[in-house]
Amino acid sequence: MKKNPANIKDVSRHAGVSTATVSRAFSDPERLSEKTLAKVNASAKALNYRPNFLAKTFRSKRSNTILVMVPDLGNVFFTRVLSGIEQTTSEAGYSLLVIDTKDDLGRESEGIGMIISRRVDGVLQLGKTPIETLTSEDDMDTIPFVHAIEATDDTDAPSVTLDNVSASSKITRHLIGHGHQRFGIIGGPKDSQITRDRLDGVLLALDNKNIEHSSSQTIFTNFNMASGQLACAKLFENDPDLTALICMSDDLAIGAIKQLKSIGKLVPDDVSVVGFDDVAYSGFFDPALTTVAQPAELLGAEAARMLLDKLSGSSNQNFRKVLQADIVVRDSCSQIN
Amino acid sequence: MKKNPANIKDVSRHAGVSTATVSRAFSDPERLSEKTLAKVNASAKALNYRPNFLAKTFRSKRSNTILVMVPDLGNVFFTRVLSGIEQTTSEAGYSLLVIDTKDDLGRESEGIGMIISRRVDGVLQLGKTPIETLTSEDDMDTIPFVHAIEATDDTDAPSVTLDNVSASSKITRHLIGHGHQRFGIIGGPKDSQITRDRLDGVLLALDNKNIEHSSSQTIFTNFNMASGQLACAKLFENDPDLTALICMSDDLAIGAIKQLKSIGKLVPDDVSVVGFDDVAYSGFFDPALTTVAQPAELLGAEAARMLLDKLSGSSNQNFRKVLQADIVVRDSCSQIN
DNA sequence: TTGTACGCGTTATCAG
DNA sequence: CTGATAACGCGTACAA
Repeated sequence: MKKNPANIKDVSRHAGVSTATVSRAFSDPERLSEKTLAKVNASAKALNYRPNFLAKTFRSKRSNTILVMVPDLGNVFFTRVLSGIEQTTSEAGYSLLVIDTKDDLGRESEGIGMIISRRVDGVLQLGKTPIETLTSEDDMDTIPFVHAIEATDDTDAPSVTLDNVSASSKITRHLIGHGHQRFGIIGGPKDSQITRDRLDGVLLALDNKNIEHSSSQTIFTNFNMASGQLACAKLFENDPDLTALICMSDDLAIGAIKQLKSIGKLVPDDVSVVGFDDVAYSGFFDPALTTVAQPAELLGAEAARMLLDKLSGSSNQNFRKVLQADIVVRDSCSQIN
Repeated sequence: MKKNPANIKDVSRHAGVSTATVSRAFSDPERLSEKTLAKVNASAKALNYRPNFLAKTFRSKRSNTILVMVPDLGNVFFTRVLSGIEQTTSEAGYSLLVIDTKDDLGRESEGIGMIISRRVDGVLQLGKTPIETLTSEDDMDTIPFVHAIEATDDTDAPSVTLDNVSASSKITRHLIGHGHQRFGIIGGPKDSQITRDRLDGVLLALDNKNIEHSSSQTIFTNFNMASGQLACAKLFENDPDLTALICMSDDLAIGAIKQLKSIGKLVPDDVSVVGFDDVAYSGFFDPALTTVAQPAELLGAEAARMLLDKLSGSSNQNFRKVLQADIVVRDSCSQIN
């Protein structure tokens, strides 16, 4: 025997005013006399009234909800970004609808379906698929969309990304500064914009110092530890004399170091290793990892902010925001003799 | 100049049928003649019609949405659980509203507010606060609620938890089997049910073999690496002759090992260390960590399944489901001489 | 400052 | 099998 939550009419009756007045008491309190406002509030409290969000949303065609498409909820980096998003959107009164796309087009399309069926106010894409490929309709440019993390260069959507090129140049120069001349590279998937950018950055720094690098000294794989271990093995088969290893994620680096240890190489004495991300574990790993600190939460927050701005109409420019990353120097690199 | 999405009336006009028929075409296709069904579908496609979820939800008072309260979106374990939840709920056609409570009562209460304002169909609590303390109203037992991970023993809510007592007994016995007699314990927060249960498990196993343990050999702290490091330092100040360390999370263990290394102790030769969670990094850590594998995704999936069952009315029992955990043996423990 | 009355898009009820 | 119509709870002209 559960009774329904009180609705606006119940309150209006209880307070002896019209429903319109009750409505205004919540949406535009200023416009009521103090007296009636107090009356309404009292009644509302007495009846434990909470405006029916569903009805409001239905009426106003705005759900105050943002859809976040996350490629992998099991991946720390993405959830750090998600955390940043949650913080800024919740402050602005928006709720988060979260789907785990697994980078699967089918699931992403379902997500896009929600835009219209659930009247989601905006979309934050953390995966790589550009919105253009997800929706053929012309309403594409009508739905506020921000691409975070991995926007491809040729998408029109506003985006927030890391300056991967300069970050990887920077850490490469760090290694060069230690005297290294013979580099191995373990990259992410070849078709990932992130991988491409980071590779560009490394190559740029290398070229700049006329350091040679052959394509057999680079391996593309997936962003996880097991892959890093495997890739490292291959790399040292190809060229046993590598002295520096640039890994495009900390996970990759951690896997690689495991492999190095298993073939008797000392890190950093025999080979220096760097990563990307500054995962929480990096500092506690042995050796502590020198890496690029990705401002994941900030990235999420910025993306959310950008979307919020679009929603409030204060900016309808399609910005691309590029965040800089710092390198954090720990113990996985040493001077070459 | 954007036109509104087509609505049910547009379709009904286009197809030359009533709105009711269009509605049925989507909700109960069986009951239409093949011919009309085809006609409606054609019109729907032509107009790119998608039922307005908001209206449906409003009309039916059910949002097909589940609220998940996560204590910390930045914590891998919780997001693994979240991932498990997402998988099973999305299959069932539910969406996820996610809030990051930071274990803060204020934010949790806001969440509870959504139950009524957003007509959320059910709530999954991953944090420790029991629903009872969040809502004083009598509608408490009317809203489907499942407590995951850290249900306190005295809550009435249905819950899914790990059998922390037996898991920690098991790993303690593993250590005892290696001949250890002198144990240090690094626990989580003292007021956490998880900590209590795991402590009970350890003590149980110890008592069983008449192994002595003093309270100065236990330290309570927070579940992170830095705390583990600190706690380990204190523990060895109290008793330098500890040969085994039981840490109630892998993070704690990783921090502790860092400390051990820094004071010149070898792991596992001088002291054996075990953790809890089986974080992805555990296997790649040096030494690879012997630990209790928490079935995080499964835990999420089970909790979601339980909630779904309540929602569909197929079970209104308040079950408490307890999952067993396996220990995974790696290289951080050794036989004592 | 406040009230009246209509409509948002859908589903359920009741006829036909 | 299908159609007409009344809700659902709220915001918002428009009027008073």
